[in-house]
Amino acid sequence: MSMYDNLNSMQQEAVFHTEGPVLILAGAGSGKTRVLTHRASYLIEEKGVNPWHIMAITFTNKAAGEMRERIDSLVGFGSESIWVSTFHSTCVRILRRHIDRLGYDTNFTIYDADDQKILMKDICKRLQIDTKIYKEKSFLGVISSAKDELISPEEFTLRAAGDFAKEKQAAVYREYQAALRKNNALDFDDLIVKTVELFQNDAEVLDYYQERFRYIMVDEYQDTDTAQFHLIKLLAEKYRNLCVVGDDDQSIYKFRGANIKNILNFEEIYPDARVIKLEQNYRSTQNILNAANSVIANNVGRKAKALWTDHPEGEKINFQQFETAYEEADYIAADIRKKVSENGGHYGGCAILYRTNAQSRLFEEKFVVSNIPYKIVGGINFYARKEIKDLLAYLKTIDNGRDDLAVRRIINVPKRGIGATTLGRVQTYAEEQGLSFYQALRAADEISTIGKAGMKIRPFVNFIQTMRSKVEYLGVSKLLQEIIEETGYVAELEAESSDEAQARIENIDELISKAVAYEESEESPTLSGFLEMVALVADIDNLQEGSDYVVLMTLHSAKGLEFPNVYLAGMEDGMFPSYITIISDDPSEIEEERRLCYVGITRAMTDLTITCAKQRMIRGETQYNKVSRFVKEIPETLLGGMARSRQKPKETSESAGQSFRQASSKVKPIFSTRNSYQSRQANSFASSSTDKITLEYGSGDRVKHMKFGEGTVVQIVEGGRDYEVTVAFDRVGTKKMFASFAKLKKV
DNA sequence: GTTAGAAACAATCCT
DNA sequence: TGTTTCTAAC
Repeated sequence: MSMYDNLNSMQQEAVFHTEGPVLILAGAGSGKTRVLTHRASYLIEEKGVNPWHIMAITFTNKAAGEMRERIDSLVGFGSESIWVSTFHSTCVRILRRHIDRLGYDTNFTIYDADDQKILMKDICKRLQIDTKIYKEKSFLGVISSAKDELISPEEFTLRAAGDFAKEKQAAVYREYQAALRKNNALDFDDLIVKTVELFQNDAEVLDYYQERFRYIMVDEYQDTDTAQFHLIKLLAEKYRNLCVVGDDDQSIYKFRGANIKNILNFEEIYPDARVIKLEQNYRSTQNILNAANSVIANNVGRKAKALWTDHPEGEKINFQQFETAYEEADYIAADIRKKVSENGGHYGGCAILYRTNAQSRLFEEKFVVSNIPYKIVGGINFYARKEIKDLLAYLKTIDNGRDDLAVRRIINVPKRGIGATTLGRVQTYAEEQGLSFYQALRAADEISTIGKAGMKIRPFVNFIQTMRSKVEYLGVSKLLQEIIEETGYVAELEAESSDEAQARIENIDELISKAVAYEESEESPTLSGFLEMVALVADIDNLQEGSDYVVLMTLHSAKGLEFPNVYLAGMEDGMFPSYITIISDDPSEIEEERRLCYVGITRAMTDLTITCAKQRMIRGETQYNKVSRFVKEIPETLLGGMARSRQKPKETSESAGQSFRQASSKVKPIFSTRNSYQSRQANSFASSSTDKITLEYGSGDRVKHMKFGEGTVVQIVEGGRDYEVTVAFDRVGTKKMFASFAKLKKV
């Protein structure tokens, strides 16, 4: 019996049809990852294809990681040569090798949304645009959409002729792109755009990759935008062995440029395409699937599909309406508690899904006081926190001196007494001389206008230069630690001794850990490599399967995941579908929301609870909302719990109140629940915040460190729930470090 | 040049 | 409500 016997006939067809274009329409829970991984295996084992010629492309690192793991376990030999990665890391990898052909340096930096905004602000100032009337964000939005559509600044300018507002946007776009180039930086969209540009302009490079990727598989194809479509099209042009997998009913990324036509018109672009439908769902109960089907049936213009399952009917969908959003959170917390203790379930099987990130706050507060372990996905990215960005800016400056943004960010952090006036003068000088900002700083002595401020600049420049010379032999994590030492960044925070500062310090420790982990995981770690990884991770990538905590995230983040027990919270008209789509006169916007609802329902395997509140606070104002129209699209026969909803809230908020008293008398959460600086990963377990680490060593003891070797403990200082340990190492001198991170062993 | 406190303002969703 | 920008005082 072969491994392919476990697949159903449609899945088998998808696996065995290896040559030419293939479109796999894979309904929710129909086992598409299984198909893709088996297909890779089949190509290698049965068709004798060299794994080197196979590429699988996804949207998130998490999906790529999972696929890699599953392929590895299926394929006996050579699976590591298969190129499995995301669109963005694929492009970065290609650009790091060849972008010099487009006039960029191969050590370009990648700008995140924050960086883009700062840059745009600067440009608006330069072009004397009143940002009260034209917002930076709207320019960035326009530019991003243009890039998604592969519209260059030049073409945008041509198209804008005669339209005052568009001409202004065109000017901004041109200026923005020029600034990026000057800084040797690419924004997120550029990663795709520049790769396409490279392929279009350089036949040699294109041919190399076409030869390499003879078999291409694309996951979540309904999410591709026009630029990504062209990227794939170019790559697949020579061998035409392109297999795309997607589900038009799960297309939920129009706002970031996803073009649903890519999947709907696949057969027109590839007339010889084989179309295969996967319609058997292996995930959900009959009731859940019926609910999902009846909701999505209200959309027009879908590809015909009939999702079915041979699973039993299962429980009814539990629907509850509450007076307030607080009661909603109370109920869900109590219900999770009940399910976990009664049914022997575990927290890890529960997920709360909502439309907007802001909704996580109430649940977070509730879970902290109730001692329910949880993890929030999304919101502010770890790498977007101020303290992390500051330190990364140091690394970027050391790595790429042409990144003006990074230099300007840290030139006065910590305070060096260099203010706006001086910076303005340096800037002017840089422009006059055609230098980068950093080069101008190096030449500060030559700038007549800045006078004695040059004295303040020189130490900074010296510091960066010294660090540059040390990059090679220090490595990323030690470089980072030396920056922290030399600049006194952490020391300054320690002096502040507030909860917020403490949380920032913990984040910095986390960053060091990530640097160490990077160095350990990579064969030849480099500073650029680390910065690249950092730029491309999404919050969802850190979600570990099998962990025992409740997961909270937006419906968008939940795509591709499944949970036994799902709560869809805030199902109110105005929240979901969102206010903006309700007032929009484009009916397709509601359809996209409906698809999002479909995605949400189909995440559930056995238990689905839908909740809403009659009133909730939004930005300080109380809003009154009706039950979501999507709930009304579910046949009443599938719903349970509604009749009880009038008494139930009181009852549950009381029982939840009990657990609150219990918890609060015993445990005092270390973080203020309002503290947005907290590292969510670190403190997810409310209970763990009480565990103070115990040290097996004391002052004077001999200890051993993973990297630094042996040494003697000089001093131990208590700080929060951690200890700061000073150790005199035999080889590398005296170092200060946190006990929880350093993992010192007594010898 | 730096800081804190007041005022203004905002509208999803994300790699 | 939470965050960013402006203003005034040190």
